[in-house]
Amino acid sequence: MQTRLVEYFLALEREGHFARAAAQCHVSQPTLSAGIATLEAQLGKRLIRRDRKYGGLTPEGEAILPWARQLVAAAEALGQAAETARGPLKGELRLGAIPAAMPAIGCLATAMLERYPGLNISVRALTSRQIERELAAFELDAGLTYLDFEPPAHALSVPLYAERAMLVSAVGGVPIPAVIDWAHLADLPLCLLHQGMQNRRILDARLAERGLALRPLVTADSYVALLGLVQQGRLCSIIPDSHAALLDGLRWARMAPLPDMGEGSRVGVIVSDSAPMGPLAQAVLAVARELRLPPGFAMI
Amino acid sequence: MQTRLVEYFLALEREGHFARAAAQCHVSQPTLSAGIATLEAQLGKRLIRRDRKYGGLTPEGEAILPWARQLVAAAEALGQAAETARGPLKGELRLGAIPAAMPAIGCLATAMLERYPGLNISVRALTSRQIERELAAFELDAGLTYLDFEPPAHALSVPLYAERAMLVSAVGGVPIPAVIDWAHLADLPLCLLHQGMQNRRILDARLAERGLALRPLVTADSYVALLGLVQQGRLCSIIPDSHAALLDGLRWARMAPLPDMGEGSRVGVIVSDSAPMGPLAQAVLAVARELRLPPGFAMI
DNA sequence: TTCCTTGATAGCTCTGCTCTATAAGGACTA
DNA sequence: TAGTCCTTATAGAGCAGAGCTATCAAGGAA
Repeated sequence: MQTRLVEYFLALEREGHFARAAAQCHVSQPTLSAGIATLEAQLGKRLIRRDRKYGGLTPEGEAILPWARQLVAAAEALGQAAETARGPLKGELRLGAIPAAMPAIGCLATAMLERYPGLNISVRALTSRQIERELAAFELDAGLTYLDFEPPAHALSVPLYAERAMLVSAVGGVPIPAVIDWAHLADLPLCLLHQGMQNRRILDARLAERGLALRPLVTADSYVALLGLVQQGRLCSIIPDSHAALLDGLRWARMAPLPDMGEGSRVGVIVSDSAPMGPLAQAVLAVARELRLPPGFAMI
Repeated sequence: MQTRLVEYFLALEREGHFARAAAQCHVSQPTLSAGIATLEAQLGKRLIRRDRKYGGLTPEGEAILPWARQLVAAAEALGQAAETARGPLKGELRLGAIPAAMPAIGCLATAMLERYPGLNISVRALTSRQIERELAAFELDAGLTYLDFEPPAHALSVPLYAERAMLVSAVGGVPIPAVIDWAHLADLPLCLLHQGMQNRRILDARLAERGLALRPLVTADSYVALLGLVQQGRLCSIIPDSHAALLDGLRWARMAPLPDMGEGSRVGVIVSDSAPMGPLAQAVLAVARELRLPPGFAMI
């Protein structure tokens, strides 16, 4: 069994296209074609449906997919483990983070770089579900996400901070009451994340517990968009305090913490719990455990 | 990365001898030597200490060992998954069982054979620790062991039956009291398993809770040896009721159940919990869940 | 029809895994 | 000390197969 051929298979599954998959593997298209054919011959089953065009995986292809991923991940980890048995960590660390946790990724990545100078880090913004899926598919080494809402299975975690929601408005714009009451929120002209997004779902769930529902005038898919809206002065918004920390000292913005919403917004690092743990995952967990976040992040 | 080379490495680690490892891999000794050299070159590290003789693994070799095992296991599972995506399960199912559970292995193996006629089954008697270790090293597909005493981590289990201890004696030999009291046991001329063996440890622990200690006249390492001793008439012994069921109808033996020792002697099937689960492990769990043991095994 | 996209095929090169045969370093024995 | 055995490394030949470029075949779109 050649790991290379399995990589071809995985690339083809990702790309759904022979030529593009070949490019991703840095080989020619005929080489990838032949590789897939060889793999199919070795396993004695057709893995890819195709007649003039890529047509998805066969049931057999679907069946071996998780094992193919594990095989390639193990091969990569084997190389990592050999390289780093002694001496510094090297290679690429693939991090995924939910948008709400993006401000904290800076601390984590910086700490990793400081501790392991040989490292390259790649950060991607993902939904919590994507993080879970890619961790399981070994396409991510660690994730930064909520630990308590829909927590992923088969994962080890280290909590980093507790997120609190902040009400933010523009100076001279929508006035923010001195003491914010839950009932107040429904009356404010709000812009929020789209309903499908996890941060919004959490906020809605919290309010639903109190029999309230928000009806934002505008919804968007990023905090930057929300801040842009707030800056105009007609709307206010609710954003995580981690983002608020980024805006510290901003002239045009005013913000105030929402009343405590109780437990359950812990944000932390998670890695896949598949035994044995790779050196990268171990390193991330170790660094996360010692990480001291700057003021602005509520400690746990 | 060639799976073959990693298999050479694992074989060498098992055998501690180049020529024997080569034989186990069905290749010549120089081939295995060259294979190890190639692997070391590819990883850029020396994996095996050697100067004229095999001298164990280097730290780097130790570091990659778990990943090497995972790699080979994934490769094998990939083949399995492809072969059995549809159609019957094939190949070798490697089962391990503690001696006390050996009588039940017959039911499990038979049920597996009935359900999956293409299967070959290999059964080995192991200690509970060996089962745990070999499951983690992917050298065993499933184990039959105690679920409650020192339960292995990273394992999924299906309970099969609850074990009870039986006092056994020869007809005309040591008389067995009609009602067995705990205190009686210490006075009987007993032969038992060695102190290190898990079944014995459990029995001792149970008695220690009641402030009692057994002082057997003879200790042995197998139930067959114990039965041979009991048959002579001078001694009696304590064996699991699962073994007693095997002796059902035996002319020379008499047996009586010990007073209930409470919970905690559940015996069941365990498989490694590493995601994703192999088709063999899935099949064993499924069969174990539906398995109906014959009378003589206490249901749970 | 003609063109374009997409995957398969042909023919070649070249790496590298495999074998047999043999060398070389230690350990043990006479 | 010389001989013998055991163990691993080396050398050279053979061959499988993974890679490339160039080209073909089958659909779909203009």
